[in-house]
Amino acid sequence: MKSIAENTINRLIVYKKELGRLLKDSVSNVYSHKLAQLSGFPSHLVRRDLMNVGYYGSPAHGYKVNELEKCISDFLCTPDYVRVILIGVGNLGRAILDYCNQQNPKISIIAAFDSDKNKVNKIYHGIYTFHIGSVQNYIKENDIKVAIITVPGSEAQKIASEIVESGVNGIVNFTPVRLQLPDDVYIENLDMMLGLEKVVYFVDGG
Amino acid sequence: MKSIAENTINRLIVYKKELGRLLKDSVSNVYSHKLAQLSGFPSHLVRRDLMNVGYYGSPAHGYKVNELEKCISDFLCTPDYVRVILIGVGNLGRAILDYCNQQNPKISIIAAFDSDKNKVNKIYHGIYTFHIGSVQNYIKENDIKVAIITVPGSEAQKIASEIVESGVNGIVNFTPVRLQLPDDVYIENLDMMLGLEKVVYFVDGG
DNA sequence: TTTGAATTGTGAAAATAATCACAATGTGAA
DNA sequence: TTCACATTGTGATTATTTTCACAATTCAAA
Repeated sequence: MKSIAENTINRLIVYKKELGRLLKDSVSNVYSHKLAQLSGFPSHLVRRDLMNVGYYGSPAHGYKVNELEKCISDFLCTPDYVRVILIGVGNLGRAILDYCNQQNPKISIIAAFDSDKNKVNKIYHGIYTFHIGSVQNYIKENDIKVAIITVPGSEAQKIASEIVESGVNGIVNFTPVRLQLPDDVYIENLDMMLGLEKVVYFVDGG
Repeated sequence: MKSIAENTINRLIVYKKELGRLLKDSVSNVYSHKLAQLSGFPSHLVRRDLMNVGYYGSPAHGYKVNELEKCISDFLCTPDYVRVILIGVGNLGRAILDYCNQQNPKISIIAAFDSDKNKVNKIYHGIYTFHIGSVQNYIKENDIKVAIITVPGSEAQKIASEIVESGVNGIVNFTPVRLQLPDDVYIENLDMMLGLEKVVYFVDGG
């Protein structure tokens, strides 16, 4: 498998989403310039990226929206169906439950976990909440590979270590803690404060 | 102002946070290797980054935690106090209100806005919620430059255009919509689904 | 059929970022 | 004082990413 830059992956995911939207609007063809405008990246970068995934358009009609969408999806090898769990059903966790399952039919949050007894056995946005104590068994029995962590920072490292031990090797980490985990675990840190600080930097400083 | 790569800024923000934590633990000195381990970046990159901000440690004692923290803060020129508003008081908006104001004393969310009359005039996590109709005036009167958008995707573009027109030039966009705005507006897109898709890619695809 | 306009695909160049390797520095022990 | 050690700071190198520039392609219209 040829190695593709992380930035390229980011952009492909954005293209894919925009293509999905075009598809919904029954747009059948799109030019690199249009895709560039929609995604916010320059058009030559769009073309370069599409080269990487191996899709070829035509100079006359640009790219076929449905084919390209399919092609990027295949490339990202979003498999038929990925099952994900969410740990920590606070405000943020519930927001994610609400949001995620309406966005991508191929990636589903299939269970939630929390330590609060008032939340356990409840259903939030269609997802059943189990007690955190059962998470390791759940991961093993259902062969879960990806988890979203939205617990308080103080608990993040402990839980992360446990789920990795049980077989998880991809984590979306919404806590402000930098998790210390084996190198083969892919961690995507989505600390919201970081995004805000960056904006403040580029607005005031730069 | 010399131009610093966005990636460097990202890392600096992470260092700053880890330094803050060390400071709390009364650690007075830190070596690049330690900072590397905490932040997850290689140590030579840490040293290179610190070169960029112009802080110099000593081979014997590494870096002084308090000085370095101060130096990075100054470099990021997080000014004395930045006032930010949040638009859209749903699950996600409330989670952010809860989370942000306890993280960085120099950046505060000072007001929230929503169109739902049941939320207007309420206080969530200490922040007063105004009706969305008043947001343009509020921005002008209080000279707001940065906003967090957590409204439904369908409303995002309209609101973004309005607030930019009123003077905002930095946006943290939590909606899945790619906002079309003038080039001088800095936009940080934090689409949560994107993070999840990325993890799925790197876990399953390789 | 030929021309013209728009767009793609891509080699090559430029710009940017990350890594390496090591001299310089300071410290503590002998 | 001298030596050994660990660490910093940085020039040089390597690798990666982005941009440029233009030939090749396709179609519609004359």
